[in-house]
Amino acid sequence: MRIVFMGTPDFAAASLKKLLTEGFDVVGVFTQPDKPKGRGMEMAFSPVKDLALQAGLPVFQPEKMRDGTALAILRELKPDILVVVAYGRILPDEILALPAYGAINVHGSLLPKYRGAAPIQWAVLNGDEFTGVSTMYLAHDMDAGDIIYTAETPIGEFETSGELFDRLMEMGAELLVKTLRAIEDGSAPRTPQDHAKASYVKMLDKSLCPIDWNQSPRAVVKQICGLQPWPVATMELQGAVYKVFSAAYTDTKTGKTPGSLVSAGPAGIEIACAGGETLRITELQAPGKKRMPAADFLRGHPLKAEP
RNA sequence: CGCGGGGUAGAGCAGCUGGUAGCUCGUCGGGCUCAUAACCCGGAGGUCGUUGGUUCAAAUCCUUCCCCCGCAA
Repeated sequence: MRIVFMGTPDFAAASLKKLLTEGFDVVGVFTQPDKPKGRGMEMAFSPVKDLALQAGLPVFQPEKMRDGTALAILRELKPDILVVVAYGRILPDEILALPAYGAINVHGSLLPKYRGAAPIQWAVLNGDEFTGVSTMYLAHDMDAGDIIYTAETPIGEFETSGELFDRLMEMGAELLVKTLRAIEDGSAPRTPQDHAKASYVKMLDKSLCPIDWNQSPRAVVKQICGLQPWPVATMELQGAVYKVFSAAYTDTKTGKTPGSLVSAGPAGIEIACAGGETLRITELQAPGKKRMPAADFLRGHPLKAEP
């Protein structure tokens, strides 16, 4: 089965890598055009491009999907199926219709829950107990295609989006392999989504970062974990904005208003939350500094609890 | 050349309008205490990221390179 792979970031590269090691016949790879990135604005290849080049696969980076060039390339490649993983482009219907087996996709949630751009992070942010990955056929509407397989996994109490991302990336790659094998031998199921139960999530942005202490400690922990490794939850403390990387629960009770500094010591910086509960910040980062344990931070920045 | 912050004892910071380095914690030794992440006394530990320069004198001013971090993408 001739496969054309389309993807861009790490999440996609994991799937491509799995396809290659499992011996699938990948005949071409599409990825987003190179862009200047990072400090110094140096040109950087996408993880998928790096991998494809290493494997000696032909790489295509069309600027536009709808001007016909992409379609022409695909006609040339004659794929039997399209595997699209976090490509970052909407594919026109005529491209989806080209391969005999259509186009399939790996999505980082248990569809129809969390359609959209940041399903993994939102599962953490919302404090879900479990999440998973799904494979589906691509349809005209975003993430609305028929489901093929799903796989579940629990979310750890202090698991960050980044950690969960890494796990789901591998799960997704394995589910993709299972899906392709099933499609090849004709045993793949095809279950329409229950659109009434669908939910959509938006991309993360910095407006989500400031911690609202007027919520439960667990909600704050989920905010801290969900926003890692990007864009990272923040808190304001005596005039400066700090990134907050980890926190621990306490059994302290306080009468102070949410957001108040309750105590600061080797164990961390304790802040009042809703309902008289508190949360201890254990790792943070000051502006222009690197992240460090709260105890280290306090050595150079003595804090006194407010009366 | 996208913008900006920073590299000073094991850790975190101050010093940076130039004159041989200071604070908190840790560490080592001693003391006190029923006891303590307690307290008291004393000690060790730094080529001040790297290169070159200005100067009587540089951590402090200028320069080369390396590394870290934030923003922006």
